[in-house]
Amino acid sequence: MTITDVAREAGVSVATVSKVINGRDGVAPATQERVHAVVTRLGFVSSLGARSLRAQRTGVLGVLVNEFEPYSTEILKGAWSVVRDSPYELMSWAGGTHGGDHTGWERRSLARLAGTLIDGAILVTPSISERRTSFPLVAIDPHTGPLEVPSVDADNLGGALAATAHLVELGHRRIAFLCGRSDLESARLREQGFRKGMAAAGLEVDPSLVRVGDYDPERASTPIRDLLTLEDRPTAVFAANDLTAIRTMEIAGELGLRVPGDLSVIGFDNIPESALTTPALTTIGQPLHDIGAAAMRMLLALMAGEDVAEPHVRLRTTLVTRESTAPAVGARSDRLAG
Amino acid sequence: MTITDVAREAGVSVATVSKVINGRDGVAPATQERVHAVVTRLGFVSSLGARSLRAQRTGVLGVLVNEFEPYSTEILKGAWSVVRDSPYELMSWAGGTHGGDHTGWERRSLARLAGTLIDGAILVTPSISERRTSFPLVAIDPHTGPLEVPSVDADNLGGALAATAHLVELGHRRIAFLCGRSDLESARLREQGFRKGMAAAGLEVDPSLVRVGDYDPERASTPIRDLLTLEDRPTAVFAANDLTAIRTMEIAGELGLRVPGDLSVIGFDNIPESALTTPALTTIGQPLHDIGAAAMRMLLALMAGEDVAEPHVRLRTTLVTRESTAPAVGARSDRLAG
DNA sequence: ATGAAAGCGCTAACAG
DNA sequence: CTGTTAGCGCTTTCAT
Repeated sequence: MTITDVAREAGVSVATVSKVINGRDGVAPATQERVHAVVTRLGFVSSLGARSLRAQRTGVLGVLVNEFEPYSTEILKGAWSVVRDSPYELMSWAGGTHGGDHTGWERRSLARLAGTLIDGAILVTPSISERRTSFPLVAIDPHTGPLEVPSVDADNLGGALAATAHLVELGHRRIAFLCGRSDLESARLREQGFRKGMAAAGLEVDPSLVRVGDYDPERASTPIRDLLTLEDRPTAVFAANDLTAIRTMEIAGELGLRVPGDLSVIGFDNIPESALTTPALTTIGQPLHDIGAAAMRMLLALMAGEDVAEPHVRLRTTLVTRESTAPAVGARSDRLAG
Repeated sequence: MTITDVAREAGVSVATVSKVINGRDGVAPATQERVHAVVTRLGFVSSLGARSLRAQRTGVLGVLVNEFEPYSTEILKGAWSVVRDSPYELMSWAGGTHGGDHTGWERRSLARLAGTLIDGAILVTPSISERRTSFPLVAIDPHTGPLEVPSVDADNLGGALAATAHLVELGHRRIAFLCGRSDLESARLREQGFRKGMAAAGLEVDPSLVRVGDYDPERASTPIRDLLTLEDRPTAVFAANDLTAIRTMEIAGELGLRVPGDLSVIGFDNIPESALTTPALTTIGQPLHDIGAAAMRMLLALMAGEDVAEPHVRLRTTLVTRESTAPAVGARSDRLAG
């Protein structure tokens, strides 16, 4: 079912069909009718692949993610809520390489899709810098370092400070931190927030209590296990994202530690899943839906050729207190004594 | 950055570059080296649009949805969890037309993408029948009527029976049902389950308590409001999906009704959001992640040319009791009297 | 072992 | 107003 079929059926040339489909003028009303009728009858829809190759624009925007996991799909829903009221269509692409090395997935995905299939894109947690190009691009929670494209993120520093303060408030002193992906600015800021929060409370950070979890539950498993089997194990863990916080609770369970009785755990992100764990996870909430929506609004502005006045949008984070954090054992006396 | 750039840089023809990229043999090792080096240096990745036009296969599978909402993104995550360990890449496409009429979105999306961009697809809640074609296709929670493609769904009938029984158990007699999208088999089965459940309890279904919510919170608002402002309003509402159940709780709140004190509400799906409402929503859980995963496994089998032994997979549903349902006022005496 | 050339489905100049 | 023609970037015969 191609444009040629339609042309033959309607008794015109493919060029004429193309004009009718794309609403170009210079076609007799009668011919338009006839072609439209055939298009409808045959249910013809032009192939994105072919169209995109020839035409400059496709009317399709992309949300490019490393993987389809809770974080990125929340963003996707937010982006969709905005784009659905625009004339653009939306696709999402998971560019993470299979098992192997994830670095540069965004560049590969972009090379693959930009220019041909999509007219603009939102990059979710890109790990490497994109040169400013004419291709409309918005980054969400981007990499460390100077940024050349408009971006949206949450107040990672403030959120991490709040998380740390919450644990300190509960009387914890031996607090572990499970770092995120070192290539991401968010991970850097969350660690910085943790350290600042500890310093503000007059607490030293024990280097053995800081491990790298990479935001990834699988890669985080060993560091978590190491942390929880330490001779002098922490009474609280601040994991840089919910996925690794949840993994921490699982491993604690396997080791016979009760959360929050023996161990308090706090995460970051507030993905929907964090409310479903037992006990429900205390975490720092990022407005993921709003982040996706804000990024899409910026992208649409870019598409319209507008200059985005504020190229870097930062949204608020909030402490979401649930059940996975509790006063440290002997906390009250400690604090009174200290 | 095209294959021509690479060819020029490497001092060979585009044909040779193409062969090297695609691992075809008949290229001198030295030439391969040289081309690979240039490809890496320039970061060249072939354009999906162009490649798909010419080649028979792209190595990309698609999850085609009407919209990116909680239901479809849960499926997406499940599908991803399987495809990530396969050689295929994954894209997702939201085919819902903007505001207008949604019928036939799956056919349009398929026409747009199949054959060129993607090698196979999972259709999430397709509303119209697809003829069996050579194009690998798996449907999730499909339309009413005879099915020509492999499909995956949950035990909608059993789930609806359980939901109804739960409300009856709590002593409710005036139970309203908010129907789903009439074009979907799931909606038909859930209504059937409701009616069977009522009959089993010896309860009559009051026709004025059965309204159409279309699975859509916006379209459901008026029917819900009508239901809750009825002279003799129901003491419990069974909504055909969580999204409209949540909307029911919102509207109840606006009308000054307390849930579950004045009104019990039960949903269907157990999307993550249902645990986050206040009160948390009692619902029938579908294993959405597993459904997506099962569909992807079937699709991969199809891709491998295997005959799927069991072309229709049905997964279990479970009652998830949370806070939005409670005994009907005066229930105990009613039941004893009855 | 390599390259020239055809063509995938479509759009956009340009002729007629 | 309509059709012919030339590619978009790529893969694939088929010569060389």
